[in-house]
Amino acid sequence: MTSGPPRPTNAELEILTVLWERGPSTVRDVHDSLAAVSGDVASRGYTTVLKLMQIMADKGLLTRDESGKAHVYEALVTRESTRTRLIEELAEKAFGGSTLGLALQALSSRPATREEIERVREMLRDIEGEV
Amino acid sequence: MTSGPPRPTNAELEILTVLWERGPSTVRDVHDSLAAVSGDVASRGYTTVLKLMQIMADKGLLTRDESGKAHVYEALVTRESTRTRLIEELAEKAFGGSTLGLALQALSSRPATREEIERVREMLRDIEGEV
DNA sequence: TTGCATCTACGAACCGCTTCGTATATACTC
DNA sequence: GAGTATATACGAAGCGGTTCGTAGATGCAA
Repeated sequence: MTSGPPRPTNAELEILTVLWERGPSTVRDVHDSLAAVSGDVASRGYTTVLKLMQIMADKGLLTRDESGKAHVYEALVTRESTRTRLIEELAEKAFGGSTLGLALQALSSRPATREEIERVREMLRDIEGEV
Repeated sequence: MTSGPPRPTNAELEILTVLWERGPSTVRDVHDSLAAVSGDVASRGYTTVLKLMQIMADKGLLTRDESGKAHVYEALVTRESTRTRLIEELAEKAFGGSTLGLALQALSSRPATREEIERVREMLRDIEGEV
């Protein structure tokens, strides 16, 4: 019955991305980072970010250190596990559960450079070693 | 500014999947297919499916033939284009826009068989020919 | 024609996600 | 202490997606 941490929503994913890159941060830090990256246009209000992060803490996506005046939040889920989760979800919804099918489509649906193709080959060799 | 057809929501994607597999269908057909696949548990009501398909027609995801009593709906978007669109959206949200990164993660986040790996290699050769 | 089955149409409610206004606490400075 | 800046907390509203109740149209059979 291992339900695990809930799947992050879009806004939550943006916040997680900031925390993954910055490490433990205050709401102010996250808010400013989001505003910077979106070029100030359509950026969220401070209390919006605060509320989202509080909800995320309730959900188990973040922890927070309340020792200082400004609470410091940290991601409880890793980037890898979240990416895997999202991929599996999309595979389930649109590829009949096949992550391989998803990977093939992702590879074929875009122009690729020789260098990128070589990277995929390397990855295949790594995977092959584990089979 | 090519906005194209809107991204399908979850419920819409389920309906599209039925239409992709069955071809042009009535609301009754789609509803029954959905009920069958979900084993009757948690299946949608008839009017719910109807409303969804009406909305989808308004959005440009479906067309409908109103000549008979029961309207016949058909998907206006292809499975391929929809899959590509969803992949690009996920890549944008969670992989910094890199569909290659998404593909690599999809490949590495699951056990793969030698046969599957070989399929990916073939795909890479095809892609390489186009570069 | 009457009654029944099946269809479309429409509006409202609900729910989760998101946003914001506002109240309140706390620290710092003059 | 008064004033200012910045923090958390909370409630409510907005919105899109989804669901359903119900009304009204249409076809068919007795």
